[in-house]
Amino acid sequence: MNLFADIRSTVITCLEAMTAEGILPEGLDFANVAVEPPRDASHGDMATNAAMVLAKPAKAKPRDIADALAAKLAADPRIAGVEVAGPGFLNLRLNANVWAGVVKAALSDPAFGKSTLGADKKINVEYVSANPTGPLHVGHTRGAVFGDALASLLDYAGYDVTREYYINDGGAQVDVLARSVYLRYLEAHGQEVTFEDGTYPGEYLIEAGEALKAKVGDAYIDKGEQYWLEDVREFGTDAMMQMIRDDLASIGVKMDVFYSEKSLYGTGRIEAAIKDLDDKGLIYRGTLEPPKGKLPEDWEAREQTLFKSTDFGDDVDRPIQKSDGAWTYFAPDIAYHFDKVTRGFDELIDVFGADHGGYVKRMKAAVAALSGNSVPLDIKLTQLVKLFKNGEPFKMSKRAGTFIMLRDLVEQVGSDVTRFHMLTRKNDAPLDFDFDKVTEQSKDNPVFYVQYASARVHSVLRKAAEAGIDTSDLAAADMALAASEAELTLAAKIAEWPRLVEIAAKGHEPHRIAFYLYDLASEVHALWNRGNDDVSLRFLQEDDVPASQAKIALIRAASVVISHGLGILGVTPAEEMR
RNA sequence: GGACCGUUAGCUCAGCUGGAUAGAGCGCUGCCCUCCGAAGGCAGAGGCCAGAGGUUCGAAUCCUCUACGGUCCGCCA
Repeated sequence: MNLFADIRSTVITCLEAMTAEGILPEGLDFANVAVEPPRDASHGDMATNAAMVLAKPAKAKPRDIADALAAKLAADPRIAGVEVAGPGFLNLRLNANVWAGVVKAALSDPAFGKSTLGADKKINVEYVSANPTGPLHVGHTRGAVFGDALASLLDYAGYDVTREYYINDGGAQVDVLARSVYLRYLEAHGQEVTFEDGTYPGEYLIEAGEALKAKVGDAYIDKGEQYWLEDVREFGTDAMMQMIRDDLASIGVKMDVFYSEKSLYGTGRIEAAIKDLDDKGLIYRGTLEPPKGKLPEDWEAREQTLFKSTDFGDDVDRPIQKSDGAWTYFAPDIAYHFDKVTRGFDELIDVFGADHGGYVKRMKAAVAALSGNSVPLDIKLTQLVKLFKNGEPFKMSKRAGTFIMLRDLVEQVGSDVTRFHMLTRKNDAPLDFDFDKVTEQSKDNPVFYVQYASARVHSVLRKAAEAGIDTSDLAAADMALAASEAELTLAAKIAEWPRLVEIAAKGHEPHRIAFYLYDLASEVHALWNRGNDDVSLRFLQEDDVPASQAKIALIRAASVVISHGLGILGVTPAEEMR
């Protein structure tokens, strides 16, 4: 149940009646009529802009429409009062029993907050997609957490979600990986090796080298690349992907599909995708203009095969074949997205690091061309994570061995803290991550603050049990016994949850969930604190079981919503603090 | 030279896609906490929403230009 949507449809019904009565002209568009929580509590529980939006097309004064609409709305049993305010806003006050209904719904309806917005549409969320050449580091972590929370959010909002990882196992970097594994293999056989430029010196390959030795013995020693490269490439890629899967699992990310770039080669899939574009007249041979400004030193004009991405908003056409006829990386990317389209997804989302910002336009152009503009592609960029220790910037250096890996984060601060904190910022804003502050148990730490609210509610439930108060059917409580202004404020915040889910899902912005949870937790704490001064606001009322049950029902509803929200973020709700 | 992202309180950031007097935390100032729910609570000060134009009943939000910061810029993956 979405209270705001319910009231909005009531407003629309009233407007339609006004049209029928001739108060409003025929054919008005009500799409922009909104029912929202007011910014200022003194403006009541909800506000609608209907009169102002419609004044111009209806050629009427906002006040006149507002007065007529107010009279109709006042007849609704849920609405306790209607006022015309400001330039023509209608402020609505709701009956207390409406809030009681919200609390009961949150307690008894497991789908409270879930939405049908997605209408079961198939949506593909591609994220992480790190090269299979090593373990995941901090930068990947943000993309992993963001993409995963976004996928969960869309699932909650009624989409049929597929979580997908694209394995870049088709390019030169996996050859580099193979040679590096080979060196570790020689090392495992007791040879002295040196890691020159163009190889990966990371120690994480030692294990792979030993595993290779265990598998093939000395078969590859003193042999040329042609004997072992292909096999070691596959062996190394598999080992790295296993490592990456373990990393992802440690932070609660589980993909539905791992899609191999290599599987596109030699199978005609790239050719098929390019042919689709060619059939649409979007492929041609040509020469690109040199880039403006600083000219690369070895620049020279060359004819190559180009995709006419400028037809779809890109700045220049993009090469899909090198001058020697080999595919550029862009060609398999096109084929991969073509495959997503042909698999029947209604919408696509790619989550990239900010350094890939330059590829957004060409990918969108490709998907628009391949799908005939029928499949929207949204690309979300995650900005850098700036690490701190004790407030001091922490510089990462591969050479000094201070490069922070995902597993370091999980070991030091845990999955829950990492995930929540990474979602306390918009994806396109840089994020500060302080190892010490994120684990601090204080009000200043949003992770702790939200968890503490959840724990407090469970603490009350435990105390209620000790006092012999039955809390097995809180939805049946008489909510009139928890209807003070302070208590209704919390109920109103709970009522915003379903609406917030839809806003966050529409915008592909999971951080809104984290901010909402903070606000909701804040209301829980505020109510708790008021119990210090005002005994009537305490959750456990001595010798008054029905009142206790009503008050517990209220905060229990809040904790249920916190659980739902944390679930979307992939964070385990706390039942007690330690 | 160009593209993309950003610019909101001293600091770190929200701002529900165009609504009412722009919010939160930290920091700051003041008050409260011997006990029954203080790993604190309440209140206050603090803003030309980077700047300038434009769109309209109405702009932090949309458009144009400018300034500053970040990312990126022919076959690299």
